[in-house]
Amino acid sequence: MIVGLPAPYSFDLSLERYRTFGPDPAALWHEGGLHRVFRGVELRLEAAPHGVRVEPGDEGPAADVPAFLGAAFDLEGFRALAAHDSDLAPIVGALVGFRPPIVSDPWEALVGAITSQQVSLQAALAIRRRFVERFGRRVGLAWEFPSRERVASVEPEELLALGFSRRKSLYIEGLARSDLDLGALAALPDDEVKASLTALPGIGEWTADWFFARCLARPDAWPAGDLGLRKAVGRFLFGGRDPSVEETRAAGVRFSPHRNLAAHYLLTGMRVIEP
DNA sequence: TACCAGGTAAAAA
DNA sequence: TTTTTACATGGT
Repeated sequence: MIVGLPAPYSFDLSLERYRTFGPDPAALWHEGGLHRVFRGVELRLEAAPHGVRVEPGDEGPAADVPAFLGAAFDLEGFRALAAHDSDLAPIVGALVGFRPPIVSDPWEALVGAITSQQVSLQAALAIRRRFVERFGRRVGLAWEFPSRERVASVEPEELLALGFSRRKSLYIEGLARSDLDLGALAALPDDEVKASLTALPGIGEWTADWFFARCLARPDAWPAGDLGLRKAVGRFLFGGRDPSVEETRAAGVRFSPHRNLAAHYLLTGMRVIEP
């Protein structure tokens, strides 16, 4: 089956992060397509006219694909805003059809964010690989991300052995064993989501902000504390000088109400656009 | 070798 | 209350 997306749409640009950062067993690039497990079934996504081809196209698992592909984003509205912004316009012009992918599963999104705290993306991915292949389940070429239930029965020492810090091992165990209904967060307003998440050990403002941006696809999320976003804002908006967190926060105001897409375009521009 | 990298919370001041 | 420090790994 084909998942249609509004034009312009670029499959290669949209899923660029899964090629650039090296093999991720839970989102595996293979021979021009992306293999990922949805509801226990491996699907292959590949470019198709006006959208993305999904095989096998059974209705159940494939129903989650539009959300993964960021179908909820108002790309048209963002492009209209960016067209009148001298800093954003060239980035959007270079990334025509980019629509950020979304990790809809809140458990996977939060564990992924904790994994990425403080360390380089390369180091985080290496640890993530070991974690997925240790506690996940192989389905075809790809791996299903380890379930919350499985991880809840793991000892923190087993996570430590995979390369997580002692602290992060406790954070992940705490999250797995907490009684917070992660699936219910999507229906709550921002302040309640943030309060629920930051009440958990190991989830601070940065992690909550990326949860808004990459999991809930909240249109105006803007992780001003993120080092990568700060460097991107430094390059594209501050002429090469890295801004402070507060300067980064202030710089995002003019992109409202599309700050999430602005952040994604800036970050992808850092990787894709030649200096 | 030492230092930095998509932070966080606990200790110290 | 604000500032400093420890943390595990991968790359340079």
